[in-house]
Amino acid sequence: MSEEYDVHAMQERWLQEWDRLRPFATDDDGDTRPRKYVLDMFPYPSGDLHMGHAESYAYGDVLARYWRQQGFNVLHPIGWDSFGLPAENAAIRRGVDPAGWTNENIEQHKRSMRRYATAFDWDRILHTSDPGYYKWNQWLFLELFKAGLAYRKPANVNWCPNDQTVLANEQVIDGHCERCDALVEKKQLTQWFFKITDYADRLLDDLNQLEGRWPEKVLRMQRNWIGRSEGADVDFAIEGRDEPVRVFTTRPDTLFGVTFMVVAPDSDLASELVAGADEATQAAFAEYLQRTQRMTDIDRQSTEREKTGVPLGRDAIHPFTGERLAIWAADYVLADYGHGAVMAVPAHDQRDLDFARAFDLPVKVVLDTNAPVTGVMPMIPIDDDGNAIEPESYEPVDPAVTGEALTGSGRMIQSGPLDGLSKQNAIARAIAMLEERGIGGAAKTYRLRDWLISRQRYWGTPIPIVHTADGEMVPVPLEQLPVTLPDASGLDLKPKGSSPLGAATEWMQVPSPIDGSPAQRDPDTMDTFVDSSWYYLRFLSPNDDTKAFDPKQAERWAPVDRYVGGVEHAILHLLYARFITKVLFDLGHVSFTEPFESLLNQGMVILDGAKMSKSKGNLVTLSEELDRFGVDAIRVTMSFAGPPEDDIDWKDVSPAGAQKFLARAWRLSGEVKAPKGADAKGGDAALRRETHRFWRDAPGLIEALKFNVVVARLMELTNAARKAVDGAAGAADPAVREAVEAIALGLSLYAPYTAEDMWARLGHEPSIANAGWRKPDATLLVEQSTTAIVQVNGKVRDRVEVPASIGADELEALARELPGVVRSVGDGQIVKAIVRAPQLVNLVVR
RNA sequence: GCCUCUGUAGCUCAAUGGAAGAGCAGCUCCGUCCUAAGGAGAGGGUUGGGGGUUCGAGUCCCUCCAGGGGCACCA
Repeated sequence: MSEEYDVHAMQERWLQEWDRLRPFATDDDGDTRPRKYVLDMFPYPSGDLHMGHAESYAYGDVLARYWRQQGFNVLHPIGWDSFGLPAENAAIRRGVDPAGWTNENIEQHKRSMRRYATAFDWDRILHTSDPGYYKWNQWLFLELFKAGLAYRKPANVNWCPNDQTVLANEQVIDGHCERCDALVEKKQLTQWFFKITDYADRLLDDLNQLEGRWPEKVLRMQRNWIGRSEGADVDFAIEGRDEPVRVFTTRPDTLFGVTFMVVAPDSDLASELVAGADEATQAAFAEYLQRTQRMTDIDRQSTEREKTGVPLGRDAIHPFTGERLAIWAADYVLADYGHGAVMAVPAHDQRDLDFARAFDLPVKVVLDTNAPVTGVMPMIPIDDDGNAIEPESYEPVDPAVTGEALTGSGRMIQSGPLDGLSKQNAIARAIAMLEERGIGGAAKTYRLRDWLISRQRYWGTPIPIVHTADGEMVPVPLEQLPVTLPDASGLDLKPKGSSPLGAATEWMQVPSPIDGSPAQRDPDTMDTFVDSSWYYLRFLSPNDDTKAFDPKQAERWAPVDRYVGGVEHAILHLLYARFITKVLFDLGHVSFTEPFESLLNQGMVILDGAKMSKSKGNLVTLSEELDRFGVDAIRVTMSFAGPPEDDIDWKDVSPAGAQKFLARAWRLSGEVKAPKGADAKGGDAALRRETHRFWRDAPGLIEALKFNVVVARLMELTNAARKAVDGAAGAADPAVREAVEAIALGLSLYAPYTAEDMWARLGHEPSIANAGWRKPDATLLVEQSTTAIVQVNGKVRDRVEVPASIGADELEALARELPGVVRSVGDGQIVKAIVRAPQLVNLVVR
């Protein structure tokens, strides 16, 4: 037999066939099959596909092809997230048109994806820089604007000095720009925001619905990011000021331990409070404020740093004791969290204690953490005889001396009405007291800030707002959308701190939609994360130019059943998409509140333990691997490397091994002698059992995302089929055909070319992608007899072949007679027998 | 520092509390003028360490060790 497994020839042949057959076009409305929406995160089209894409698309494809084989109508679309900086930077560096550059890259991507045999519906592609797409992005903006969820305000924002544009909080990683790693600065600018904080509670609480279907890690990251904390607001009267100052605290129980107050130096409040102070105080404050503003967030947030601050020369009044509390400004208090001011309880908060010790401020202990706490929620600690335990009976500790704040629980002391209460009870009591007096109450606050969506760059969706001469902001009417980008050719795209669109004078001037008077466009473009926050809906009717998406189609297909992509989007994209989905729900456009039912985060492809990067020179180039081993071997290698969420070290895997396996499987398809449709009954029983075990187990394994285990099972089945062909059964045994067809159908998820070719060699019509998986024959799966193991004191001493239906008593009697058992029991007494028929007997001997 | 997840053969992973297994790699043999493809076979384990619960622990509990991830002046 001179036949050779030539994957490249197969690729040539079947790629053309598939172009003709279009096996992955999604069927139309009349289709009554159950539906699945499998979505891969759409890529940014810069350069060609790389190893990471290959991994991610291999997994998405396994799922899409699996559901198709299970008889589902599968929607598996692809598009491009094609706005953003790389196109703009290429334009600046090489003078090319961003649109042309982007389109060329998209074409390259498309060719590569087709070659990679991804099962996408090629009639549904989209890209976000297409006016037909961003028109609806503008519609979305206006929906939020009209709902009061999009607004403009001056704010102290993150500024990337390299990209010369603002960044959302989510795009700042450890104080650096997520894109270019430059140190992020703070700048006071007027910007557009989406009011995501209005949705903080829902974004947090709805994560519970996703439990078990999203990776635990992502849920945790989102919870951290939203960062809800519950406590109380407290108003402190200020000497010589009408308005009180409100603070947020998670520890209202320690209210009587407040010994001073701290406000953020960069808050308006600080400047106002210091205004009446003497000259020296004002000068010191001014100097301190300047120092704070020069600092980056990363310096400011370092926990290692010594505490710094200046007094403001003003006092607050303790609402319950009437004590005077000095007010300080210190940079460990942040202007944009809570109310930008804290009540300092140095005895029970480490940060406050560090500050108090640095400036020799008083420390007052109000919660005795040494007090023994007995029973459930004790009001007063008691000893075994029911007598109250006096404070003298245990050692007092002074945080001012030890430098360690007392953060544990215990019972309240020196706290007037709270004395004797446990921490939990004191929190509740303190909140009640605040409410009675009308000076505060229970409150929540969040780490999440509003989403800054305007960008001072060219290659993005123009914000569809017109500014009239008298400063009004008017939405561009729907029928005038899209507001298309002006031609880039006349514009200087170099980052300079203001949007390049501002220089497109003709484009900027528009008549006001209200009265036609001269007005100006908004020169900013949108964060590209707006584009990707709803694209999953656009796929449902990508070519509809009358609406963003069709609610009927959304009803049919959405939400996405399985979303596949990298964990780097754990917060940004996924949080924004969840937010926008909830907004669309509230506005009546969709009937669900979560966009992605379940999420698969694939790991990274690394090399020798390190992230691959061009600069490190440890790059594995996808196209070279594909040329060497073929598409199928690379896809199998990716799938077989381990669980999809783990990283793949290319050093540890063997595309050559995958290729060998595929060749072995493929050769079998040429050796099968039994005719197509032959009844496998009466064929080799052992092989048939193996085949039907595969059909029994494979669906559960795929749905549990254990793609690698399924590949291992296909390898086993291939080995079993080979044995049968070479052994007693022979190539003419119909069980061999049954097994080889199972291998081909199993491989159709992983190795589309090889599987299609095997299918043809087995005499079937293309495409195997729609051939359908088989059901296991239950009668082949039940074992007639089984080997029971017999243990003595938990150690295996003998084994015996028994009918699968054997009863417990019979098995025990049999077990007691076995020679290995008799020998091992010896003179001992059998005191107990544990019988799990038909597999096991354990005799306990003393 | 705090919170989490994971430690099973050289590698990647399996094993409703009931016999520690598979695939790959490696090794030996067959085959071949040579090389490779191909075929056959055997080996490989303190389930990270220690303690506990149990008739029985890779699996449950405690503790230590190692690695990964997240958070880290958020009041």
